[in-house]
Amino acid sequence: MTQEMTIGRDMTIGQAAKSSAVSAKMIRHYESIGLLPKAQRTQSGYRLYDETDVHTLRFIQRARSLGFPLETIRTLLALWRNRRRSSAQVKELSLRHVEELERKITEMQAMVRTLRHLAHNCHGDERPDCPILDDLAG
Amino acid sequence: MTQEMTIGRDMTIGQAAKSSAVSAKMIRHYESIGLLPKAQRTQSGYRLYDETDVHTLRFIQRARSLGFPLETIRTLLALWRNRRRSSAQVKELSLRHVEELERKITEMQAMVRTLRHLAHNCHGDERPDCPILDDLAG
DNA sequence: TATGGACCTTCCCATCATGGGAAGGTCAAG
DNA sequence: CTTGACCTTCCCATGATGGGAAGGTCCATA
Repeated sequence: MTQEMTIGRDMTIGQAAKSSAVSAKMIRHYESIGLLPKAQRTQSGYRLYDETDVHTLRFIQRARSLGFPLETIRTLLALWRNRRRSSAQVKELSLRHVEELERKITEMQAMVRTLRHLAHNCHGDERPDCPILDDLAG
Repeated sequence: MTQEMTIGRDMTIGQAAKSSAVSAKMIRHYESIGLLPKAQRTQSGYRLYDETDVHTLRFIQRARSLGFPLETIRTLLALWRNRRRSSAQVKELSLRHVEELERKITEMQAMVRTLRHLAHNCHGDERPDCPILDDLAG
């Protein structure tokens, strides 16, 4: 590559993707929705990333792995960068997310309970009689 | 058998929606993807539904409320209509769905555990120090 | 120096289930 | 005949992600 691309720790999107465990596709997407600042470009148009960018990408990756939606991550990133943030705000966001997760968990557990119960009463043989279908049919 | 069984009380899509708890929008969608047969039409083009259609809609609604994806519901409907089905097939589908639900539940529970732990160690006051952000930042 | 392959670019489309809304037609009651 | 509630089709949006096409760039090697 040209010199400008080997100066310092700049790397291409593919290298940033490997370093952050965020796909190149997603990195471009995050930039397009303003979650990431617009990347530097080489003269030929290739995006360039430095260690700071990769740090941000890892932050996003970790937040995603905890289930935070991108809009919440946008706020978390702003708080992260804001030295005058209050930890109360971060905690508040996190606990609201936990509540949402628990709501979904409870919902799915109810489904599992019902289905396990129905399946338990289903012979599961070659005959057509089936309490599961009976339930669905009302 | 009798004519009376096929000359039922036809209703418009709005009435079928109310009777089945499936929105008119979704009824049209289900028809468009072939989950429902094409509805009868009045001369002016209005869709018409009878009790059999509503029964099918309620089946779909109930299956959705148990989290089954539409493609699985397509299969469930075929089994429901097939008098020579084996209950084993229905049970199999159901238990595979249960496994998928439990996989997601487990995943979300891990998120909750991590987040609760981090939040527990976060003061949640006006100061900026925050273990949650520290974790996200790696 | 030419070529090939690995990388990059943008753009469009698909997923999954659902809803919003526009533009326009139909129907029944007043 | 008007009005309002209902219906039609069509397009777009959600949220996070991926696939893939068409075409440009970079660099090592023959």
